[in-house]
Amino acid sequence: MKELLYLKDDQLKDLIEKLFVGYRETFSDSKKILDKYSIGLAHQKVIHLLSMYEGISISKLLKKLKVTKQSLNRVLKDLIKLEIIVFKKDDLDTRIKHVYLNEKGKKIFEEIFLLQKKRIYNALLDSSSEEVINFDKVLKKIING
Amino acid sequence: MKELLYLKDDQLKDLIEKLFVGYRETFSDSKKILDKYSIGLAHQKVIHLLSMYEGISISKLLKKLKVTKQSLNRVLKDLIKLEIIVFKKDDLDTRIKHVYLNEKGKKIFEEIFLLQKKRIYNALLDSSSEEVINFDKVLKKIING
DNA sequence: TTAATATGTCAATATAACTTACCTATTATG
DNA sequence: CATAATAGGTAAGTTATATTGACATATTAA
Repeated sequence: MKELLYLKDDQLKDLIEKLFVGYRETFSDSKKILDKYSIGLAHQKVIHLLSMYEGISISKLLKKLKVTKQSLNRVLKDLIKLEIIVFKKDDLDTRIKHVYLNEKGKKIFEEIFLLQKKRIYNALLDSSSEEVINFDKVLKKIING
Repeated sequence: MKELLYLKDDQLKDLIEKLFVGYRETFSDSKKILDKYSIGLAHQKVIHLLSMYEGISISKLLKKLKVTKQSLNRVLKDLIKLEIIVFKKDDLDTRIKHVYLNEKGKKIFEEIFLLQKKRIYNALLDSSSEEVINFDKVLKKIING
């Protein structure tokens, strides 16, 4: 945008609203499945991260989620009750706990993800690869800003 | 993306995580100002919409926020106590209430927005106008999907 | 030996939302 | 005109998610 003299507030406001709506819709499409297993948005996010980062440690989960460990622990306890996660101590540093989805957990994730990804999938399918690359680029810049 | 054979789940997962992080960071940058006025994220969202859609009706606010009116009313009552919003009945249909930020409200919004927009502003400034246009395009498709 | 790290837990509180139910005005429609 | 639909409000209770602060244990690093 260097070639533009200035960015108008209206455009920024509009993008901020869209970021909110895009997030909200993307994370509500799978609500029916979450209800089926009596879990919520917080659980969905943890399951999502566990599927992306298999064996992630508790502290790394906390950093990604930006919540307190008390908050994360509530969610993890629910997932243990649901019998969908397992822990494994680190071989070298036994303080560290690695968290994994077990087979049941992976199946539940797929159920959730099947609904959740549709929205993104269709949007990308309807876009050129350049548009997708640029979308990703700008989103990255927003995150790292 | 029609030219690609398929979209990989890993890419979709990554985008979903980024959408979450982008939203969260964008709506947490202004936390200090919100604390100053003892309000929260819900209030910020309402103030944001009021600044975008001056005189928006209650029902349209509800549709944009996708919350119940009980939930919205709690927020509006806080904003009334803060003395930053005013209502005006519709001239033709007096059932309809239009909501506005008053001068104090507009100033508080600007305080919030000044912090909040930095992240987006810098990201866009660091991007080409084409990248920005494509970002907006794909985000729109995600929303309307 | 001591400090730092990784994790867990108790208790209390806050925020934002929900459900269910019922209410008043006002406007639209048969 | 009678009735239905719409716009908005409210009360009570509940749930989901998160917080703060304090404290505890085990392990590793300095």
